[in-house]
Amino acid sequence: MSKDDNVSSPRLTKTFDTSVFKAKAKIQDVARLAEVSLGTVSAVLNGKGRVSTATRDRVQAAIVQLNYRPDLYASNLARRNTQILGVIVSNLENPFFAETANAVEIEAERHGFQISLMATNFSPVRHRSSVERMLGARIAGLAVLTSEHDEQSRKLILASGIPSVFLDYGSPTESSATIRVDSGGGMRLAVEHLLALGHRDFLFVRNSHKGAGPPLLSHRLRDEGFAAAVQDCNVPGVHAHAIDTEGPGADAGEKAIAQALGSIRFTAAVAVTDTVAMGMYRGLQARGLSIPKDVSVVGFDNTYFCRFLHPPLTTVDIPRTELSRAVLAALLRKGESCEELSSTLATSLIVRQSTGPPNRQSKSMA
Amino acid sequence: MSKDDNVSSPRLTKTFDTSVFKAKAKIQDVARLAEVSLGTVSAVLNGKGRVSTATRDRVQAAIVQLNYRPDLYASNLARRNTQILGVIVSNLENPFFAETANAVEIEAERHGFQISLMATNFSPVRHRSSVERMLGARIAGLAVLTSEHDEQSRKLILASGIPSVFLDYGSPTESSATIRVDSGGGMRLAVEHLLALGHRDFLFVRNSHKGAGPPLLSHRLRDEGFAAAVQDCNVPGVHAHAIDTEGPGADAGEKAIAQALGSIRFTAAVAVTDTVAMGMYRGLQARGLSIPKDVSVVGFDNTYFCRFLHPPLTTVDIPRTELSRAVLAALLRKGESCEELSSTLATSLIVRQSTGPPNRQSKSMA
DNA sequence: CTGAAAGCGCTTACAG
DNA sequence: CTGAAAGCGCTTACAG
Repeated sequence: MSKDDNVSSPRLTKTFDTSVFKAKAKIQDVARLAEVSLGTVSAVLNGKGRVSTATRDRVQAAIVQLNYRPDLYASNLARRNTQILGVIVSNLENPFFAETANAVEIEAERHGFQISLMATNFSPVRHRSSVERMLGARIAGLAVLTSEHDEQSRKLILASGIPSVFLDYGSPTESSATIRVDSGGGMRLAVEHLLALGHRDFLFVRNSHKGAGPPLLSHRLRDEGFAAAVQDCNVPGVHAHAIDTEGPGADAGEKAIAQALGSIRFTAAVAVTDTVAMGMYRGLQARGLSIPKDVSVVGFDNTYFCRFLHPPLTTVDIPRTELSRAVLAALLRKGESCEELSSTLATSLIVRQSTGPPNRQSKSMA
Repeated sequence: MSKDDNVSSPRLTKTFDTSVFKAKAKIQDVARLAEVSLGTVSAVLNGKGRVSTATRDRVQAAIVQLNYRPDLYASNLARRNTQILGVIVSNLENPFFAETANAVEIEAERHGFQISLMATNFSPVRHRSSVERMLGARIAGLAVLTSEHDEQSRKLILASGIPSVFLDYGSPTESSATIRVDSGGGMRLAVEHLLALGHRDFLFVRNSHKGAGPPLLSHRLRDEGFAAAVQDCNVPGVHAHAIDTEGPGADAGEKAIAQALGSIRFTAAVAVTDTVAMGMYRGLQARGLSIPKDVSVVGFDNTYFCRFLHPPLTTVDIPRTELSRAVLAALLRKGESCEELSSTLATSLIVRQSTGPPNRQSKSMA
């Protein structure tokens, strides 16, 4: 490069005024300004190869001066891979998913990965298109942390061969791990807690989403867990009813109570999620019933708002941190097999003030 | 193309078994299988140009057979633009942001755009890096719908020249619009409602996030709106105190009540957000105080859970649908100037059961 | 430690 | 209506 080159071109001179300079600087511009080759700029950008300190400084100065930012599409195309992990959840408005997505993002950041987040809103169509978009985006790994699942989508993911992890769905394959939550165990703890308090008449409330296809997998697991716990308890005189209502969680919970009161005999109500439980609170309290005096209520998920309900909600906790760690481990996969990376997370019962001994005179009794 | 070409190569034959075929099909493969050129495949992919029905069908069949999905990075690089809108919010765990992001996504989908969503968690550092990532991703437009703001980041966005929209921050420029929410008006409605009920002693509760830098802009607007409403009301004997606590909304609200009770005289409490109000519920109810008998409570945002609290929360509504429409209009910008695309959204008061006449004997009075 | 060249998988004029 | 060619902005061997 001749010495004449350090006379800046008119174009480069303009870059000092970023408010006027619109055209994005590219790696060429940086190389020219720093008087090095493309490869060298790329090396300092990616921290690879040996570059002398002096050169590095010059390049960095040029980057700052030009306000240069590598083009995501060009670099990912050239690199043939990304540092992006895909995360698909059902519904960001549900605190459980928001909290989980957040935990995964923080965990991913620790490993130098970014997150691309999509929500299906429980729609099978959006579930499918989310998967397709993720696959087209050449993500480094994909976590499907949804309540609903789709065998077709799973096939696409497995066929792509990228590392993937499913929540409560499928079995480990060569490229895919499955993290399970011990919903059954959690339900068992809830039922045992209520039995110990003296309850014998149970209501289980589950909700479904319109247009969401088959019942949500996570809900089915909880449903079955509840039924099994009641069945196995070996306590005489136990009765349980299940009710299924449609709509967003809280609305469904309220509706379920309206339906159940007067027709079903219960002193304890178990909800499939905290949000459903919140709606049940409303249904009960709007009718002058007291929790836990008239009805004990148990939720599921231990979302942040449980502590702030009145009374604070007894619920089953899903360990967020362990979950996000397990997801990252499965996606980043350092040597272990998917078999080894699959696991079942233990749940625990958080007892707060929404559960207490039954009141046989309760107005809730049919 | 010679007729011999319809003898599939061994590679193409394997593609029938997607569970074994790992290498991603590329546009070349589709062209070869359909016996057309690259350009033709691209044309049917993007719905551009005229392609005969027969050819189109052949191409489509090949796409299905090969399970072909265009590479996002290659196509965006070649296209020189994306169909992706960036959305930055503060915190997905806050229902207001989750609901807003959702509304924007649905609106964007209607216009054929996808959303890339990032959360700052109120951290100035993450705010900045989110902006940089978005800019590197060549998004078609950027919506900054955060509570916190950063002048440096705004400069970067303006310098990039991409269409952008800010919530409650800055003034319209050539490339950037500003959507405002009439927080002051909402606060005025809340105060007038409480005054009409007979309240004279007010508490205002605001929260801040640790490590979040300066007070959140939206909170300041609400704060000032409250102060102005009280100041301007022309009712004698009105007193108002403001309290600022740190932490996530609900925790902060609970803490604020603990601090205020016994030291501040109030019969009505106004929260900067619904989440803070939820914490105040807990603070009051845990101490045996009744809402609204002892204290009336008003929230802000009208998030979905307000209806399910006990009692249902009176709150200020921010029109989500109008907000998401305004955001999309500003980003997609069909001819209008940013000046025209900037607006102030009216708020309204949703009166529920958390507000009522004051009780002069209340235990909440210091 | 540095530079020139090939290639990532598409899209888009352009010429037919 | 279709094909061949250039180019998007990077990264990565490769040769020096």
